[in-house]
Amino acid sequence: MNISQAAAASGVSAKMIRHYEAIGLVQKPRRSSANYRVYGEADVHVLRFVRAARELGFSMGQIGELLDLWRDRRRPSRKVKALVTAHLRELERRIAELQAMKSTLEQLAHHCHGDDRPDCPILERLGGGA
Amino acid sequence: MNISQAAAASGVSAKMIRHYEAIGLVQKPRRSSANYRVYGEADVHVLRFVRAARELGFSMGQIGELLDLWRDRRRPSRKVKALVTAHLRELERRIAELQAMKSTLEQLAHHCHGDDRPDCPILERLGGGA
DNA sequence: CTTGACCTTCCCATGATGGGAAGGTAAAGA
DNA sequence: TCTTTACCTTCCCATCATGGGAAGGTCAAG
Repeated sequence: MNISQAAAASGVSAKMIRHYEAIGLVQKPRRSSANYRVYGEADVHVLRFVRAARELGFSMGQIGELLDLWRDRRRPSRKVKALVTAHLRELERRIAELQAMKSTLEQLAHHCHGDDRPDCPILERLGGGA
Repeated sequence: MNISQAAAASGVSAKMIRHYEAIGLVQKPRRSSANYRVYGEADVHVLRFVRAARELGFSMGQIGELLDLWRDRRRPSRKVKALVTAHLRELERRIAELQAMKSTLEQLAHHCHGDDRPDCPILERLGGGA
């Protein structure tokens, strides 16, 4: 498989496949005589793993750890769970942060007329009004 | 006021004050004879506005628009509200995205033993098991 | 006059992703 | 066989908001 075929098969763009290789997340594939990257099913499997992990919001560093655990058939599932739990805490933190912004903005927007008049509690608040 | 004093007074780092100036978000302040930036209360007020908007998650582009509206005493509050509403939609989108990740991970983590055994639904799922 | 704490500009890094240029190669049609 | 098209390679740049740090100038206090 060429890189674009591996991209199509894995759902990871060719650009990102090269990038993952550059940062050492995935192994360097062997090269054809013309220096083309050559991929097999196993490589595509790894790429799909990476994509699935990205979709769940894991960072590249965490994905590296997950890949190591995945490849290690003797891993204790405790390690996997710990990693996932840490990520969950982070997700909760970010959700709470966004929720706080949302609540504040909803309050302010609720009290803004939204018509031709210039007065608006949103600007007043941003301008130090609270 | 020097830049570090303006930074302390506004809560925006000196580094970011220079950056905001470079991207045209805030006006260039006048310079002292030694080429030092000199700030007044009005500048600090603007910087505080920017900081407050950042804390509510607005992008720099949106903050530029908000600043324009803030400075325009004839603005229709409709424009402010529209901008805020658009940002709220974006916040909701991001929250939903993170919530989806969180739910999935919670499900998976719930079914992972988290002990010395190697089998783990999290890795199975990432590895294409679903 | 020295020292320490400022200031200036400039470059680099983050994290994940994409755009695009310049140059080489493979496969299909004429 | 030649040409075209579609792909490959590496390399640089951009995003967005933020910070680190170097090299060199300036100010205030001891």
